[in-house]
Amino acid sequence: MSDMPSCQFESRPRRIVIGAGGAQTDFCTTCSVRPTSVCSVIGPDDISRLSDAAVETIIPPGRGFIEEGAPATDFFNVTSGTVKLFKALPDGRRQITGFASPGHFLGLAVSDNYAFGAEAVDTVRVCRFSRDKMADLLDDFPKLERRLLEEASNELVAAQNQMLLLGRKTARERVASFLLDQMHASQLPGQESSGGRLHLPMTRGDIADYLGLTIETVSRTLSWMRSQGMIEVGKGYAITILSVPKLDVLAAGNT
Amino acid sequence: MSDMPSCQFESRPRRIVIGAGGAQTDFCTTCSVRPTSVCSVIGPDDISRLSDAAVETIIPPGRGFIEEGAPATDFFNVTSGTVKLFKALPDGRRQITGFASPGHFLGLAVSDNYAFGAEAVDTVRVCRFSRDKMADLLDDFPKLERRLLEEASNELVAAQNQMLLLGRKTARERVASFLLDQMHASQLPGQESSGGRLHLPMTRGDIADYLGLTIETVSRTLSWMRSQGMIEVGKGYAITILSVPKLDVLAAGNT
DNA sequence: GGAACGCATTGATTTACATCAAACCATCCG
DNA sequence: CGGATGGTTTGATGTAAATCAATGCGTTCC
Repeated sequence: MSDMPSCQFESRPRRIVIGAGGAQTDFCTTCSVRPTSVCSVIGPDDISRLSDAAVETIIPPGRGFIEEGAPATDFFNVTSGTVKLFKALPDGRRQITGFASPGHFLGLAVSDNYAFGAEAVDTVRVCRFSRDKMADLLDDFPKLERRLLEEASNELVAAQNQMLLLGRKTARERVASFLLDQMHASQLPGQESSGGRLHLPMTRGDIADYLGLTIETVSRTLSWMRSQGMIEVGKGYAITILSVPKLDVLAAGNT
Repeated sequence: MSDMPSCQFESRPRRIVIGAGGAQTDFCTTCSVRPTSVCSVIGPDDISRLSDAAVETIIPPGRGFIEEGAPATDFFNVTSGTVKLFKALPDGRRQITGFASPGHFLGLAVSDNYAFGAEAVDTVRVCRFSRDKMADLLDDFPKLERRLLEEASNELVAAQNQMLLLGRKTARERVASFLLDQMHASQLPGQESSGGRLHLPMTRGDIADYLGLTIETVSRTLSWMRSQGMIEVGKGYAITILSVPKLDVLAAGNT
C-alpha cells in the first residue's frame, strides 16, 4: 500500500500566503504520501478535476491556520508534519483535543464555523480544499465519503479513549497511555520499527495541554518513569521506551 | 419536520429476547419519531427493503445492550429514551462518554469490536440493524451515508467540547456546562420550551461518571448552586434552572 | 409495620496535582 | 564572548476534589 502512485497535480504553480510573513504555497504536487489521504481515495485519474480546488500549503512550526470560531471556509488533508487541534477557554486555559498526522482530515464540521483551532507543531504540509466544493466533491466521489465516515469513526473512538483518560486516569496513567499511543502511531505500516525510540514533535506544554495536566506534572512524571527504568529521556524531543510491559500495566490502571 | 409520515414496517411481528428475563421485541413499528432517524433518511417507500434487517427492541432501565470489546454485530438507532455510552478501566473506574437520545446512531465503529459499552438509562427503544448488511445499506441509500457522516461530525464536536470540560474545567464549571447542555437538548425543535424545568433521566452517579467527578462532588456542587440561587433541586430527577446567565458565566470559566 | 436497599446529602480528613519559585541548559544573536 | 530567550527540571507550598464516614429518605418487599 505504501508504494501506490504518487498523485501529481498537473496545473501550473500558484503562490499564496498564510498570515503576515506567512507560508508560501503552490498547487498540491504530492497530495498523497500515505494510503489514507485524499488522492489515494479518489485515484490519480481524477486529479485534474480537483486541481483548481486543492492547494498545497506549507505551514511553519507554531503557525496557526484554523481559528476556533472563525467561518469554516476550508477543509484540509494533512500530508506531512504534525498538527495540534485545540479548544480554549476565555481565560486562556487550553485543551489539545488531538494531534493530526499525515492522512488526517481537518475541518469536517457541519457547522459554518470551526469548532476548534489548529496550529502546526513542526513544519506541516496540507492540501487545502474549499468547503463550498465539498458537497460536489462528495457527490462525485462516493469513495471519499466512505473514507471520511471511516475517518470520523476512528476519531470518535480516539476521542472516547481520550475522555476516559481525561476523566478517570491518574497523571502517571495518562503519560503512560500517551507514550504507548505515540509508539503505536510511529509503528504504522510503512514506517520502520524503531525499537522504542520516539521523536515527539511537541513540547512538554503541548503534552500537558493534551493530557489535561501541567508542564510540571508531565516533567515530574517522565522523571519518575526514568527512575523506574521504564523510559530514557534524551536530548530535545527524544524519548526511548525501555519497557513496554511496565507502561502497559500503568496505562491500564493496574497500579 | 416533526409531522413527517411515521415509518411502518409491514412485516409480521417477531419476538426476540435480550439477556436473561430480558426485553421483548417486535419488528420496528415506528422506527422514526424525529427527523434525524434512519427512516426519515431513507424514506417510507424503502422500508420493505429493510424489514428483514431492522428489529425494534425495547430495553428496560439499567440493562446493558452493548458490551465494550464484544464483537460488533449490530448497529442501532435510538427511537426513544436515553442511552448511556461508557468505557471502563479494569479496576472499575468508569467514564460515560455520552448520552444518546432519540435519533442517535450507535455502533458506527469500523472495528470488529465495540469500543464502548451501552446501557439504557430509562426505558429505551432502539432499531437494531445487522452490521453485515450495513455496507449494502450504505450502497443502496447514499443519503444514509451522508446522514451518518453528519452525525459523526456532530458527535466529534461534542466529544471535543467534552475533552475541554474534562481536561480543563473545574467542578463548578463542569456541572454548569452539563446543565446548560441538558437544557439546550431539551429545547430542540418539536419540544415545548419548559421554562428551565429539566427532567434528568440519569442518577448522580451517572452525572459524576460523565463529568469525571465523584457523586459527592456533584451533589455538593448542586447544593452550592442552589445556595447561589442558580437552580432549584426538586424531588427525584427534577432540576429547575433559575438563572441561565449565572450558569453561562460559570460554564465559560469567567469565574 | 419495619427491615433492607438504592440513592442522595452533608461533614471531616486526606491527597494528587496545581501553583509558586528557582535553577538549569540549550540556542540564538548583537 | 555574554546576555537574552524559551523550554525543561526540580523543590516547597497550597488547594480543589477525592476519600472516608455518617445520616436521611423514598421504595420495595416480607
